[in-house]
Amino acid sequence: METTPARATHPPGTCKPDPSTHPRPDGEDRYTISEVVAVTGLTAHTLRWYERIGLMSDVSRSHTGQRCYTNRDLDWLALVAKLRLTGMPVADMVRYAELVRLGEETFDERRQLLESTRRDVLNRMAELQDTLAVLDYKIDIYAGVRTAQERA
Amino acid sequence: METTPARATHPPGTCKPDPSTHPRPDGEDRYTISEVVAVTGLTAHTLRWYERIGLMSDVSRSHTGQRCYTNRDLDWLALVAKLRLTGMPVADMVRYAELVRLGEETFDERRQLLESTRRDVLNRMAELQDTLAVLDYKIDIYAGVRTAQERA
DNA sequence: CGCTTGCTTGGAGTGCACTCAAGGGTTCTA
DNA sequence: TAGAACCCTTGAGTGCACTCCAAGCAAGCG
Repeated sequence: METTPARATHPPGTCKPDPSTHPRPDGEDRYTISEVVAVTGLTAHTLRWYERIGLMSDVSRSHTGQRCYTNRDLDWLALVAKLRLTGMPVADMVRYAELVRLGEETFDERRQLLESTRRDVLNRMAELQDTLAVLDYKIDIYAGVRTAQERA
Repeated sequence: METTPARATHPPGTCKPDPSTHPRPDGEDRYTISEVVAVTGLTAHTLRWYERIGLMSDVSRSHTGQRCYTNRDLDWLALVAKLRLTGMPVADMVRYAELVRLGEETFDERRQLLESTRRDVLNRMAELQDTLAVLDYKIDIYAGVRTAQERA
């Protein structure tokens, strides 16, 4: 299986010269796709797909054509993961990635995008708070029924 | 369009004898599908689909075969809406609906299901809180850049 | 040398949650 | 009596976010 979070072996010269112990030892380190899988929990399929759709730009390659992810890439993936769980559509994240590629000109648009996402997050949290109240109400009812049954 | 939240006219004898002003006037009231659309924001398609997959059970019909939703149905749909925004899969909600149909025997299982959902909600809220921190961090950076530009 | 492991590609397939189309029925209004 | 406004059904289609497949290359090992 490709999704196995394996300890990848590192043939010298392919991608990673330093077989470090922890993810992200820092410096100018490079990761194979399987290491990124292990760190992020994404599948290799998904990582390649992210690249194809423009959500990961410019992943560098080893001399044999294999992907070499950097710490910057991992940072980006971490941000993407956060944005994902706000429910932001992938297309919007691609747009954001595009803005990043376009450079400083787009700082304002990026900030607006993040602020709108921030509002979404707050809304969603409020909705969840509401839902929590409903759940607690229902759970209380069921718990009450059970204790009533136990008393009987 | 079918999704229009229209003031439906009520042919006498079809479904609803009392053309009330507000949604859910209470009592033993009956709603046409288009009224339920107006109240819930779901489409008629979705309502029929919910029924087909077993998420809405036993929606009664008028003598012409048209669906008559009751206040109980609206309550159920409100709960479903809440559960939906916890991210609970439809299949799980169908399971819950099934448990409700099975009667009192299933109180315990229902409570467990709701408690597990409650845990999911708390997790999700924590994740969102995390994400909010990241967003604020990034927004601050962009805001900082802008004010720096303004000073220049 | 052949085998295994891990990586590459483009394109096709999957699962979920709807969403719509086609064809038809009933009832009210003009 | 015609048309509008509703409603019904089955079955197919859509969009999103992956997910997988088949074929093939490169490196290391016995």
